[in-house]
Amino acid sequence: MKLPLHIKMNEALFLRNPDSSELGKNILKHSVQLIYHTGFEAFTFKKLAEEIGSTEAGIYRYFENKHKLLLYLTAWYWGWLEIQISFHTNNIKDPAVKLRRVINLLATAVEDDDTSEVNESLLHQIIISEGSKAYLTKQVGEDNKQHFFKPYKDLCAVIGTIISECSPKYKYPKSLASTIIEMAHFQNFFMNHLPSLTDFSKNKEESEIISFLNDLVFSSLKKG
Amino acid sequence: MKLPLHIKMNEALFLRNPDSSELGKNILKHSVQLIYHTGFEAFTFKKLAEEIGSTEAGIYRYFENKHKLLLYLTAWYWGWLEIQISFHTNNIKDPAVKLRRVINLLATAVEDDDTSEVNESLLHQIIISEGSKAYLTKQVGEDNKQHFFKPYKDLCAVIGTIISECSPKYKYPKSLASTIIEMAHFQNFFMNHLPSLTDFSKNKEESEIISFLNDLVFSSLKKG
DNA sequence: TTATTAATAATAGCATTACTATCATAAATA
DNA sequence: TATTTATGATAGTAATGCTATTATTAATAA
Repeated sequence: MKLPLHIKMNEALFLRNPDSSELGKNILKHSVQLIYHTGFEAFTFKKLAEEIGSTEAGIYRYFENKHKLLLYLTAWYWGWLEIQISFHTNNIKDPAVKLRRVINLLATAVEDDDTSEVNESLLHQIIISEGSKAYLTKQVGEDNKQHFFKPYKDLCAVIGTIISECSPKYKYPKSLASTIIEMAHFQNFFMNHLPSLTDFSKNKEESEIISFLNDLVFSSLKKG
Repeated sequence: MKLPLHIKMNEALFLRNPDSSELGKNILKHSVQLIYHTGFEAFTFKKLAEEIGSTEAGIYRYFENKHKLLLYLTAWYWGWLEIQISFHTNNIKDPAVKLRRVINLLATAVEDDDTSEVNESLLHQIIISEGSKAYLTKQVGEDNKQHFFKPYKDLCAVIGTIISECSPKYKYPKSLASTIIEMAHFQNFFMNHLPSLTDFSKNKEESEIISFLNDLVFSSLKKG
């Protein structure tokens, strides 16, 4: 399923728009692959340039540093995910059904549609392993002032709204929303790397994470 | 309240035991302060050495690199927290009361008791901002093989057991345990830096996080 | 006591990282 | 045709992440 896909990015995230040139698109494409393979700590612009067949200085014309690039990729992902969600819940009336659908989208490994230069399924893995490093820094405040986390907040607001539709009296819609977003990823990471922190040990099925999250969310909402 | 405090550390975390010398203790003490102030990314052994009045090479005799030092500090914290928990829930019969106590300890800023060279309240802040970077790496697998995450897993197991005592039929005790541990920290971070991801915006009170976590946990357990 | 070991400080050095700057060339546009 | 614009090629610099060597001092053993 393809969507008319163009995510409007915050211009302060880049020096030159990576969407506007071949080199820029290559930077996006190969950075996803390289971060996926090496991890964000070992990822450098030099290695990326070698991968692309360009130069370090070339990459720096697009992104100030690798942190900005990570912010770009995560912002792109949250924007993309919000579109997915609005598409997949568009015609649904029942907010509880909507919410289940959202949990599914959050916790399911995306298949890659080829509508952009970004490999969404690799990017999903990057979000799981590296996503929180985008905000767990000393510069959160400044980055936030520049609205770099807006797509994440918007997504959280959308999910919070659905939660409130399900259960208007529930007191923590936004915290519950950020909890299921984070836990969709962390439980996945734990399942694959530190399985004793979860109850999904053997089979490594995303469906179990989904069941856990559904149980968590709908017991919270049933009472209120 | 002081506890007979000596946390047994995994010997593979260090080259020389930092607990065995003045320099070692200084490394622990000042690394907590410096990581707290500069953030883990900008933290270097050079800066730490300057802070202590020792040399870079001197630090390297104790810790292979800053990642190992972070692993040491996080492991120490989880070990310390498990002791706090076992002390504060020791005489309690009712597992639900126990669980509330645990949530309080997880989400409450610790006051520093001076039983060790580590400032626990700063360390608590470090765990909030930097803790997940200890495992969100490409080397999780190897680090896990060397049992560097054992204190975290043990804590999670303890909490999981209390959850199961509350509600023997509940299917996800360990995932719920890791969820409340992570969310005690993430919701705190969000509250302070990205408040729109939470429902605690204005007052910045830990008590609200505690209420949220209690609600989350006990609605999940009520049903089963 | 002296001899020996162990821990540290002082210093140097090296490969990599994280950039910035300059210049030449090719492609796109005016 | 002239000129702007993007890229490639190359250099260079300060900081980081280490390792190695030597001298000095403190603790311990003979």
